Amino acid sequence: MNEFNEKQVEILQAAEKLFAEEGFDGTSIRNIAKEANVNIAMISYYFGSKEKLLDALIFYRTSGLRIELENLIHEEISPIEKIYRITDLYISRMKQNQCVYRILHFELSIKKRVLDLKNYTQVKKKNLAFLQTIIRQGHEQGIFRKDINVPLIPTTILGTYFHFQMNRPFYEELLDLQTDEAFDNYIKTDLTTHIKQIIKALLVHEN
Amino acid sequence: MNEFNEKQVEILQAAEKLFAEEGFDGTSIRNIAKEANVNIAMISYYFGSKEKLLDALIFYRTSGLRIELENLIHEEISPIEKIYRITDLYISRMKQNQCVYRILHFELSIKKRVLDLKNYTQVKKKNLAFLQTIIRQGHEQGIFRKDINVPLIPTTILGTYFHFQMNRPFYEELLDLQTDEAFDNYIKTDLTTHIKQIIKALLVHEN
DNA sequence: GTTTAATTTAAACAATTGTTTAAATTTGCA
DNA sequence: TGCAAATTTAAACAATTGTTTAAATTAAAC
Repeated sequence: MNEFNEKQVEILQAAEKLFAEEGFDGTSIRNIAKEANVNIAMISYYFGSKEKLLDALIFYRTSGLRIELENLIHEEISPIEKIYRITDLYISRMKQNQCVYRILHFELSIKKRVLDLKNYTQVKKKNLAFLQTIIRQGHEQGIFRKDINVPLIPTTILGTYFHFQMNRPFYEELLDLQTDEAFDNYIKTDLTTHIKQIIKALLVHEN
Repeated sequence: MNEFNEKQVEILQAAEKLFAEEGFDGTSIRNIAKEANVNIAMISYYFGSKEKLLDALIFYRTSGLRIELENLIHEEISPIEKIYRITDLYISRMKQNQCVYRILHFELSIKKRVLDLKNYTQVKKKNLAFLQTIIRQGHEQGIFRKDINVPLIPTTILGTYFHFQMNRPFYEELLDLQTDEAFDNYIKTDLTTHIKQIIKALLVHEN
């Protein structure tokens, strides 16, 4: 269940686009088939059902993050630099895969949907363990605070980023970010600075 | 279009529950009618359509926040205390109306839905202006930093809170918060502390 | 008590939903 | 080339969707 052929990938990409734009329930398999230029029956043929297509999509898009994290572990930079790198990694990945994360964000909170999230949950847990390791390094070097609530750090990073993306129309008007370029640039500069400032304040001693 | 009669309120409450649980597209008007113990035709009769029912629900639930904010303006407490009070106000209101905010959060980001959000947007803008006033007070008293990105402060407060709520199943397991009571208590204590710590760090001088 | 308006009902509407079927076509392999 | 497997197709399936209709019931006004 690892690799997908060309046709399957086309279907996955079409589904990703439409699920993100219209929601899972708001998207029909006829729309997906049209977008991917395949017959409706191909979706059942390759994925079994619409729900299993969603599971496959989540697997397809969230499997990559783990590898990027592994690479970061072995780099020889200071703990605070590593944290900053994780922040950048988070933000760039969320941006790159914003469709599937938007879908995840919503479908996770829907009671009636039972998603296959083993992979996604595992990535999140590995990431927390990784964070814990870095923070311990910071403790040993005496530069990090002792009273750090580790699980809430990704909560704030992702939450701030998501909330900004989710309320895009509001911030577009408020901050005069009408073009895609201006909006993305604000994320890369102001929003990223804001988040890093928070992370530093939560981790490092005040004086 | 201000007041709703008993039957209308029953329909709104049923819709709120189901929209939050199953999503807007995942909920049928037959389910809403069943939940509210009314005939299906009553929804069109009172609200015109399913979409207009959603508009009415958002209006019904978001109109109250403005008044609570007005009250806070005239209290005689320090700027940082006011900010803390706003944080508490945000969190308690999000908790109290978590259904409609969950709906909003999702429907806002759906392209095909065109919601009537004038009221909601106005509340958010008033709130930002209010925040700006308080921060100016803090500047005059010399206790606040000069380089504060005001619009991103509510982003972080709401984003952190939302992300925690949205990923409830994950945090339930991770932090051993299986009961409603334990989960709510964690929000009231640890999560609120976490957010206030962030806000303080963003506003107040480091030394 | 009669009449008018507001509410509530069951039934029907056409359109769309996800999935399956069985036949047609293409592909890969001997 | 011939055969078997994989792919693709159009058609049909029953179920559900949001909305409307026109009749029935209730409430209010005179």
